[in-house]
Amino acid sequence: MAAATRVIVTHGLSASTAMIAQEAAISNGSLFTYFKTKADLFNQLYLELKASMASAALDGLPAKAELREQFFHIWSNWMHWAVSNPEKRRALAQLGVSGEIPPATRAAGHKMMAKIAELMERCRSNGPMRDAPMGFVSAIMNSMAEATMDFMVQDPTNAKKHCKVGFDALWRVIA
Amino acid sequence: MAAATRVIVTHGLSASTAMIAQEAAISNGSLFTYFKTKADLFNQLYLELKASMASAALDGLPAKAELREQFFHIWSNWMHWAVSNPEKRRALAQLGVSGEIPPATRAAGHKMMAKIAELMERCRSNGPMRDAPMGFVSAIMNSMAEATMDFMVQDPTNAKKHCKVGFDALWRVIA
Amino acid sequence: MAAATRVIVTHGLSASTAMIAQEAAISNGSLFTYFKTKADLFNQLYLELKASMASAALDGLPAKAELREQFFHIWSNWMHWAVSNPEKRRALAQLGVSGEIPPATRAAGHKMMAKIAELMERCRSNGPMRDAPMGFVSAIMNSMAEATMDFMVQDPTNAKKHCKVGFDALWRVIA
Amino acid sequence: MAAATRVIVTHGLSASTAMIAQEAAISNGSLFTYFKTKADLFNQLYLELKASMASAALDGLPAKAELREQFFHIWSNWMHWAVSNPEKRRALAQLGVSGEIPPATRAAGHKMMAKIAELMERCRSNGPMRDAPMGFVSAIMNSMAEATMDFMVQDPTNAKKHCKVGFDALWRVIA
DNA sequence: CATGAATGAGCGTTCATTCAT
DNA sequence: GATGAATGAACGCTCATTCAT
Repeated sequence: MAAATRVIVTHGLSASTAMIAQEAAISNGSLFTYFKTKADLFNQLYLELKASMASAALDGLPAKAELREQFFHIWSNWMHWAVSNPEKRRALAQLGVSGEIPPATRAAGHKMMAKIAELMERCRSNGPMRDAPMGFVSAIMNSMAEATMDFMVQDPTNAKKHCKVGFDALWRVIA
Repeated sequence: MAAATRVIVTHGLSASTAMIAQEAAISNGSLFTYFKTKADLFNQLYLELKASMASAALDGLPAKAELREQFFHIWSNWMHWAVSNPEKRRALAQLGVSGEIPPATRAAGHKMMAKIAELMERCRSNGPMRDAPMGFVSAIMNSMAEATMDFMVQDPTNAKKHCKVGFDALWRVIA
Repeated sequence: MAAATRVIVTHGLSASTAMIAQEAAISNGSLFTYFKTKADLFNQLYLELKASMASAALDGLPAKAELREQFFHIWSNWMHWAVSNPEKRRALAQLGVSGEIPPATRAAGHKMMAKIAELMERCRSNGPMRDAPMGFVSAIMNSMAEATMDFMVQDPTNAKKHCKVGFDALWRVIA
Repeated sequence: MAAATRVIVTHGLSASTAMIAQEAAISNGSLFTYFKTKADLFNQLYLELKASMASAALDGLPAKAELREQFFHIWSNWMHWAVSNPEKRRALAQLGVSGEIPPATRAAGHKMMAKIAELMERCRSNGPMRDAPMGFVSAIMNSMAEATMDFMVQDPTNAKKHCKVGFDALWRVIA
């Protein structure tokens, strides 16, 4: 899966199974010992990456702190994961926008983010978007996160600043 | 190109040139009279769609109105274009996230949005993101636009409301 | 199709499409210009061979002669076709016993033999097998034909004799 | 081998060794402890099935009865075996028509039928086919047997009748 | 002897692109 | 310029067979 991650980053989702196998230093056929199909590999990888991201985001959550602080903790973890795992992040992004991941897998992926989504729900419950559909807010949060990550990666010197700017923008949107 | 748009929407970017040719009611070979390669077709299509979007957004811009009003006018046009041209929008989205469009083409695409970007720049010049890199703000605007479009398409009855909610959120972010 | 016939004879139905293409002196890919799938090629070939066989068998049928004479005429033509076209015959036999030919195609093949089957029906209508199911008699006729062909091919000097012996045996069975 | 029989019936000769191993509840690799190659398995299975068939056919042969009666006894046993062991019969048929069984194995298989062949020889020694090559008559007998079996299986209610009809037809051919 | 992961050649099929007509 | 048959490399995937454990 690490090999697949690397190959997806460099060659996109059209990377051949042969390339992935080579990167993993196994034979073409062996890949199919571990994953029934290429789609299966992508699905499992998607879930693994999503899980990695979610678990990183929730790490050390100060359960008793204020909402804003909790949310910033998650946001900060999230951004940090993205910056520390640029390949995972890019592979996950590619998988996410592709048509390769079926709704069932997406749903399973979202479940991993449930805790985060729930926190976001609470944050916006009194804010200006309290009546917008949850998916709407979620999409905006994700895309602001993506944008923030991009700029933290592009300009690592000011990463911390970008992280804060992104969060503040998000907070203005929802809370 | 209209044929390509339709085919991309239904079959993704992996649609074969043969399918596109058929949809366009021309022969396999003729497609390559107009476009040197498949990538070339995609590039030209990307630019055409981007141009269509940009020109729609700028249509009837009230040059003398207040900034916020001008910006909302553009936003509103933009959302309207997306809702009225769902195929163009989806094809453009697919092209945008794929790795098929090289930076040069992307840059050319951005140029078409220059007027809009410029307006956005003016809007944020006194706002909380006045110091953030332009690309950062741009990315956030784009992703909020995408999210807003999605919800307008999904729930057309409240399209106008979603349009406004999206804009207000964006305004909170930048201005 | 001639190439496929030859390759099937020498390598069986597991012959690769690449081999068939090579034998036909076309490229791997071109084969799929003419036949959508390997199975399609086999189906079309089956029908062509069956048609060739049926038309050969019915050639010059003396419509006004006695039943036995008409039937022998067909039988004789049939055997002659098999001996003159050993490859077609063997390919057809292989296709016939394989699971590759679906019932629909088989039915279409049988239709081509309808005239022959009808004549056989009339021959047996007063004979000892008049009450046996038609398929039963058909199967026996076919297998006796196969056996006769084999021996005509193996011992061509006495081909004519074997042809007659086979026919007489069949006549004893049904009439 | 019983597993192989079952798998061949349901999946044809292209069944994978993995499937056969699974059906036999052994590991992939163990199969090759018992059989050097897949072809070897098929050869041994062919012989085993042929032996089963031959021994069933000869069971309880009334050595002192009239020729016709002896022959009918064998025929009857043979048909009964086929009806009682449809899987064995179908697997044997598949192996027989495939190109997988080399002449040497076929010869060994025929040897098991020697006793039956010998009896048939005696039956036809004064009949109309007394001068035909032995193989010719053999082939006809086999194919009539196959046809008879098919109809006994398809229409089990009249199995006994079909058995007799088939035998009478064969007797008319050879004796 | 039993295991099952690993192998890699081979399969049927697709498709962007070419080019003779 | 338009055509569409031809191309052949590349793909995802299978499977008989091997071999370290």
